[in-house]
Amino acid sequence: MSLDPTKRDPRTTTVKLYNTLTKNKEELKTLKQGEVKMYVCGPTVYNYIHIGNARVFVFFDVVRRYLHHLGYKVTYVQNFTDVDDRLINASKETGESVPEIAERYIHAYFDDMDALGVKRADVHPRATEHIAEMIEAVQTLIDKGYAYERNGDVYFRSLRKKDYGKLSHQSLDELKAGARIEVNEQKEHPLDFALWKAAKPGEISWDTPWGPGRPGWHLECSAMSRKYLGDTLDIHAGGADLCFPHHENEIAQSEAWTDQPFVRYWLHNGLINMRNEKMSKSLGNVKYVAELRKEYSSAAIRYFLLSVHYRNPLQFSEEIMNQAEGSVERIETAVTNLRHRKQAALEGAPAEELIAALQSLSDQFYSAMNDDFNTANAISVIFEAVKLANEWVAKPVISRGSAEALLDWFDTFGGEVLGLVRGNKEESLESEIEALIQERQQARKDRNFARADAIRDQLLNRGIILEDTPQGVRWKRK
RNA sequence: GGCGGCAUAGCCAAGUGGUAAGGCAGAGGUCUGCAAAACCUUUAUCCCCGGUUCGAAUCCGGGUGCCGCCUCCA
Repeated sequence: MSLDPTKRDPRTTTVKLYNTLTKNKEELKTLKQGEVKMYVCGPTVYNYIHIGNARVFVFFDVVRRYLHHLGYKVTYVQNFTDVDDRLINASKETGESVPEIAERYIHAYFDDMDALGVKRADVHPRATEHIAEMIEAVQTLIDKGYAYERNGDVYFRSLRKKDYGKLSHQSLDELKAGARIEVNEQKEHPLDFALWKAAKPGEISWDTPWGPGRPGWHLECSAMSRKYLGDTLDIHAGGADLCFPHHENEIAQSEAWTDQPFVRYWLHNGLINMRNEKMSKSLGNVKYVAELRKEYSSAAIRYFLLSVHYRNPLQFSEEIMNQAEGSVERIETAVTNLRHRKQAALEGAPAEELIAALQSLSDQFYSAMNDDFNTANAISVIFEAVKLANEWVAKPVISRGSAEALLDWFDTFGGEVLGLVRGNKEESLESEIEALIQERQQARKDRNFARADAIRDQLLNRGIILEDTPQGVRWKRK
């Protein structure tokens, strides 16, 4: 049997994903066959990123990994918003320059994301490095009659874009009715939004035909996604709270600018609640990743974020985090035990019975992921594999090929795709500890259990857990 | 006021027509010198009422509760 359970032919794999634009689960059909152009709204770097931000980055990291696993050539772009009101306010408060603040939190972002196993995007463009592109966009929109200038501000004329509201599924009339009192009297209409903002004295700014200023928030995504991915993207994603107005505005300005459809599939993840309440800075219940990393393992944080379907709200609590820690431990233990068991395995090919079982699990895993990236179900398949692995680990005799087939399965689906299983790492023990383990083995042979237990306790205090198995002693770090 | 989502065991959570995945916690058992790990067994009729159907957690209507967006927000 030459069947490899960890491979699937992308040509026969249909990925379905929920598109906010059409409110339907649709088959993924990319603009160019075999390629995916994907843009995810990145952080505004005026602070550390919180667990809600992390949900976006971790989940779409999995989407990206999965599509790559299927054989797509994925081009993944994620921006840094490194100039906006909040950065300017922070600068005024601390006296630091906007670029200094941005630089620090970009660094912190990578630190947190590396810890959570989020891969780097192919491009991480920064707003301030694409001012020219944005000025060009604004000028084109003015020329086309989609934008107007007022005292150095430039606004997008929303009513002129007849399908404005198509993403959030509100008609212009509904939006007009729901619009709150708009204080900005410069706008022709409350639904108009700023493409460009005039600089106040002392603020960071760039020169433009309509005076010194800085980009409005929505514009950067349109400009940078076009530069790196073209007029039409396959996937554009972000938190559900960005649907309106941010993404709605992006569509309006991009399509008015290029006359091309902006995005084929819009994906939005649900938000995180703290004690049934929205997590927000004004409520003072924000959990930062940097903070969480001190309390919980990175694997548990990642597991937590993937344990619920991405479009559902996610509840945060200490109890849930502790449960995640326990769940992750079960997976890690199984893989660790498997690696230990492999050492005592006999040379030989994988058992056909095992390959068939793994193939079935692979099928289930693909079904889960193909169905709108159902990571909750995919994880349940991981646990089925854990159970299978534990059964094989307990067998008196297994072949090396069988152990390797199981390990490959975990590396692929648990590691490569979900990023929950860490790769093989060669760990070694200090010779002193090695000697104690040997001494304990001898003591056990001599049935000197008092001494054996004393050594086990001693090592436990040093963070080494010993477990006796038919294949010899197995150790792991606490 | 407009738009939308959710309600499944102690906790978390899949499941969109055929008699409830998975995880955490708990209980009992097996294995072990003991322990750990593991394995086995065990814990729900799906917010309430009504309807459609041979059959509904799943569809329709009503009710109750919770949440989000409409304003910076992942």
